Amino acid sequence: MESSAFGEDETEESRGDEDEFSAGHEDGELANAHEDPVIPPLITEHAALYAIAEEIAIADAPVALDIETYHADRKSGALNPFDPCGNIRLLALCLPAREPWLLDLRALGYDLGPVAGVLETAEVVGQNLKFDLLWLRVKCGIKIQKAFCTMTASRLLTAGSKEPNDLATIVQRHLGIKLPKDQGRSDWGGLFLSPEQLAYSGDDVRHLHSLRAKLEAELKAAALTQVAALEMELLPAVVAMEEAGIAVDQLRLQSIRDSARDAAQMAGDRVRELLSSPALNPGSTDQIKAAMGRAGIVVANTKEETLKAADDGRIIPAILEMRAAEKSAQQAETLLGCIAHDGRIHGRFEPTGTDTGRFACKSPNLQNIGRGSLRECFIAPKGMSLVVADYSQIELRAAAVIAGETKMIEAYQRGEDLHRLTAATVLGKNVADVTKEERQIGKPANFGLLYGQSAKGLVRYAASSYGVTMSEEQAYSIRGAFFRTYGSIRQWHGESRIKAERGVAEVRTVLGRRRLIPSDADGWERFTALVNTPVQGGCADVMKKAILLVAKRLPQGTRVISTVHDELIIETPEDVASETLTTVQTAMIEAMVALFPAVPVEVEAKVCKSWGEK
DNA sequence: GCTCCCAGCGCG
DNA sequence: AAAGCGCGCTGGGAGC
Repeated sequence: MESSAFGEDETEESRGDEDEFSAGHEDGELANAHEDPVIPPLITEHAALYAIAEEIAIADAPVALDIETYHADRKSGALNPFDPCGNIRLLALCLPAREPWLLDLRALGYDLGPVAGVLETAEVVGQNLKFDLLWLRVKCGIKIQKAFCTMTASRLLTAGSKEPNDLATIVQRHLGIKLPKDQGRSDWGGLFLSPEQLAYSGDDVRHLHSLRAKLEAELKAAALTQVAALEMELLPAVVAMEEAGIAVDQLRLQSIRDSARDAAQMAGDRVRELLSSPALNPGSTDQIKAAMGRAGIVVANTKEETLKAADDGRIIPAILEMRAAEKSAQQAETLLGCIAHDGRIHGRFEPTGTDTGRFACKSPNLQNIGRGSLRECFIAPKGMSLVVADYSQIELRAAAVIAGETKMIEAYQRGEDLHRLTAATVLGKNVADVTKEERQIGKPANFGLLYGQSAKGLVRYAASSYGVTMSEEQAYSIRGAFFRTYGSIRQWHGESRIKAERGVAEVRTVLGRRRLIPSDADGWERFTALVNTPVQGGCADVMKKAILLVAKRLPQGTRVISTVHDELIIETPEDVASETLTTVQTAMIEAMVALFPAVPVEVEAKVCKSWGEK
């Protein structure tokens, strides 16, 4: 099942990926032809800001907002506010039932005087607001506290479907209005802005209030009010997290990259030698497969799992060694390229970037950093410490509640280790007699079987993720024992299968977050969505709630700087680190208790100098 | 030269 | 017929 990894939402790089949308229209044509194109005047004088600020303050109404950015060097590619060459050209503001104001920030500068103040107390409405809020925060120091993001609302309504959520699409979908030609990618750095650009910028904010009203009505009708409130409240906290970024040890990162490159080079040379193909590119799966075939090793593909099964003790270890080193070097290189001028990496977190409600993260993805030495490169700056806190087995606990599996819940209440318990039951032993190695069997059983994994799948998963080898027969017997022991899990799966066969069209988390299941999904896809989403998404609800609680309680100078699904990373002054740890731990526990009160929760937290510290 | 897709793999 | 889920990024390779 393909994910929604296409650029269908409005982002700063691509506001209108759906080019075919406007393809049928002449340039500059307005499809809502009963209105003439309105070209708002450009505000370039500081003196004008007082009247604007006053009007906003008196109106005591939400302010629609949109910015246009440009690169001072006319470079192409993604723009970010941490780049000194990145600039805001235009700030468009609009009160309900009023004409927009277009503020030329190139003329005005970034000190918006009285306007800054009113924006910080007003409620702000916008499309992909996280983007605008981040720029305004970094460039103008404006910290907007109350936000309604139309893209977020739309994503909550369409989660799980393939519906795009860019502004043009949702304005059409909810208001029946066709926006004129997209100017988002035009040059906003020119001396003069074209009438088309000004009209476009005005149009972008003009419809936001009515769009918001429609979206709110739809959220309410779909019983998504609660989750929408959470997501909107979360936005300023995520913006703060992105602005903070995370400090990195650049030299260490470079040395990891260099040694990994050398290792990859050497292993690659060895592969070429062993396969006696001097011209072979060991990075090419096609070439590797062909060369191995010539050497008498025939494989269907070259993924690690397949290669391990065909291990010849010579060539294959070299290939795997090369791949691992390559990955490490490549990840280090990517990270190095993402270090901003402040020496920190500002990843972009997308709270509604997934079908389940989990965060997505990109530029770079900070949620798939190798657990080894790479994490040691993420550090606390001088005088600061990191607090790293993670929920212990949160998905398993949530699943136990969702399935009503009292055996699991009671084990947690007794303070038992569930991987050990599962290992004991599937192996038919006493919990006390389970060895460390045997406990390793419990993990893939718990994490895989919980979501409908087959015996064959378990064999593969146990081998690839936990280095545990088992026969298919063993896997069958483990699977049988698992479902005999955890009868409520079995029942939950059974009910989910029935729902799936009936063609159920949606699934919800504890907070009411909705994932639509496309009508063309087959029974299996429905089933896995049905068992996976409430667990994964419910835990995402918990983490988001926790971030809000933490953000509210942290003292000055302490910031949430990253999150990886069940983990929070906080940067805090050394001298208050232990208090911060307690605050974070308490907030995380509260969040879980609020949504899953039926099961005990455990948060492991430590104060350290690097993310990778043991 | 660019864009697209795939295979593969990192994380939870 | 067979299937754990959820992501983002890279290099290779194909096609324009």
